[in-house]
Amino acid sequence: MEPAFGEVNQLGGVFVNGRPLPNAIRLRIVELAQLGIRPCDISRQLRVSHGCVSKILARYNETGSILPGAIGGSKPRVTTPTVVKHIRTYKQRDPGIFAWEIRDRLLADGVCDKFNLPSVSSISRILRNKIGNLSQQSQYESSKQSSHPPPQPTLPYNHIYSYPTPIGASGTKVPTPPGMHSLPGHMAMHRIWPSSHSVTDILGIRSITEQQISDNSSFPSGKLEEWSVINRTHFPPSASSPLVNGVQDDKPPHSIEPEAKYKQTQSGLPTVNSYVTAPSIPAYHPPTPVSPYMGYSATTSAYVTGPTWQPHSGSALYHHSCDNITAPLAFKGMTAHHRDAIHPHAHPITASAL
DNA sequence: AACGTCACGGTTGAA
DNA sequence: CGTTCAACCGTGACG
Repeated sequence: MEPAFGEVNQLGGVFVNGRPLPNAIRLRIVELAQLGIRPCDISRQLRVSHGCVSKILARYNETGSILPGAIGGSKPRVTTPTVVKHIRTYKQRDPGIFAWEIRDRLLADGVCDKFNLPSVSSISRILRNKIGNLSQQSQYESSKQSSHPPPQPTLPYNHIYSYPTPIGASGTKVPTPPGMHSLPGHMAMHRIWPSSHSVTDILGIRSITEQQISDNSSFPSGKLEEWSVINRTHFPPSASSPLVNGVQDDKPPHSIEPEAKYKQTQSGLPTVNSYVTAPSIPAYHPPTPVSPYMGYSATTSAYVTGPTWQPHSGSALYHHSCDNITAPLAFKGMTAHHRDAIHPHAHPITASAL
């Protein structure tokens, strides 16, 4: 249940079984690959199994996203958007209608057949979750003017994560056909990515940019949430080009949020650090010492300064400080059409300064 | 040696 | 509110 510390793989890397790798690492995998570094070397450098590197790169080439897929949940089986729409309509016309009546009507109207007819409890859930206060609303609606009628079931809390909500989109969790996601360019949902390991990243950064996080120099005793807060405040989206993507349009927010739980030990210095700074770790010696990525040890930005790309500002700043992947990175070029994904410059990962 | 693939044991979250 | 179950995860091993 609670990963807490994670496990160590054969390469010495830390991972949490069942959970995605931190985004910073996913990002680095892609970055390194774009610099021409071989997957096997990336694997060793980042201490991530080659199977995983392979998978992440393959996905990136295919979808343009470095982000993990949506975990958990389930697709609506019977409560498809169409069904929901009809239910809403019934409810609007007759706010006092019972779930079982709705059910009968769905069948009678041919919206559903006996095989995909939602159960009464499903309908109730829809009424509660998706249609919600509709009935109340309808009572007041004349006066209400619906200034901002939450079009969707809005997430309970958090504006913090300003996700473009997924309702419609999430329904279509098609295997992300690359062309499909209507490019989020403007969706601009900057995802704040409160991943714990950002902590270590932050540390790295601090050493470089002197970011002052001192107020927490000693890591929050375990409370990751605090960190997420910190991250949020320290890395306001404003600074970064809001291009983010949220990726997968089809990806509901939950795919993001989980990272927050990624408890990585504060002291254990899990993942990232191990290769970012960590002098303590016996650096893996790449077979080819001459490789461009040698400078890895110092700062993450070291390898970023590749010839091919220009973080538009000091490289030091570039450092993806946390999982706060500011979007451009999350996606590669926009319409990554399957095969042309090959040329490296096609979608240079553009990093936005902090 | 490199890498694609997949079984496995795991987590997650909508239904 | 608790359970189900299908989605995804990364590792590790095989070819």
